[in-house]
Amino acid sequence: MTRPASRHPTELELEILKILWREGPMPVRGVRQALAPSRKLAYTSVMTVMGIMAQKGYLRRSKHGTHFVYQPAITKQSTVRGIVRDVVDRVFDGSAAAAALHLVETADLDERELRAIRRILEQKGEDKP
Amino acid sequence: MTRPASRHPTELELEILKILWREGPMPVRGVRQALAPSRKLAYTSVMTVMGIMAQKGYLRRSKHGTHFVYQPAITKQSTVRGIVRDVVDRVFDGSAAAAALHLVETADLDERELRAIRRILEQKGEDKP
DNA sequence: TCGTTCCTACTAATTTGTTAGTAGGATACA
DNA sequence: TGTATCCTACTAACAAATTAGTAGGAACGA
Repeated sequence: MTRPASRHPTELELEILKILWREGPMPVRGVRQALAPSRKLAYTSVMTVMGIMAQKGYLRRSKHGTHFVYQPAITKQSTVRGIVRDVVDRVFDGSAAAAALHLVETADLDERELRAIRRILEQKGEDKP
Repeated sequence: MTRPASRHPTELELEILKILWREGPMPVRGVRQALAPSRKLAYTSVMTVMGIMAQKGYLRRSKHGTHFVYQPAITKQSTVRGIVRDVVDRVFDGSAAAAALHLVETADLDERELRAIRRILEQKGEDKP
């Protein structure tokens, strides 16, 4: 009857997760600083969001002296996979092939990138002859 | 200071757009029927959403006798491109190549799909030797 | 013509997501 | 020891998103 919670981290939540994946466990202050170049938020705003993320199970936190240190409770791999699968389902009716095609057709890829993708395709082809 | 509107059609809005892209202009009743197998909504709920979509510029509507007929005002191409670009930016830091790699690595593609992607890659390679 | 049906417009309830303020405890330094 | 600083917890505000109800008009059939 009402609005369901997002199945994946929201935009700001993903920003915060990326910071913690990249730079390791950190207190709110550190996350706020890392966020600052692209997004100037009040300290309490960042704290609120990170508190919600801990509730949702995205983060774990432990007391260090006077303040909390936060760390990711979910992996980058599983998170990215979840988000991508969701888009593939919603936009490409579940066809990962259609999504991949769209990307290589639309994107402006250079030679090095094209080779990397071909290499993976070869491996995939060998897996199941 | 507050939550900004989504830059792309929301989940339900995308469902509705996909129906109209696939089946052509339609009144609310038709959209509701097409939606029904996966999502049972009150007539007024569908109407509310489609009214909002018209306000947002996603749909156009014209009076046919007593009721309105709705049609997409944005193309499938541009919509899909926008959604995909957004995910590529947010999740893969703007690298379409990383996104494509992720897809072919993660997805379970069959021989036919692999060939289709290789073919596109060949064409891409030829474009810029 | 009168009731039933169907459609629209308007209103509303409720949760999520985003941003921030206030109160109060702990800490550190002069 | 007192005062300024820093951190947390709690509260709040508000738009967006989702779902639906009510009122009222048009139309159609008996």
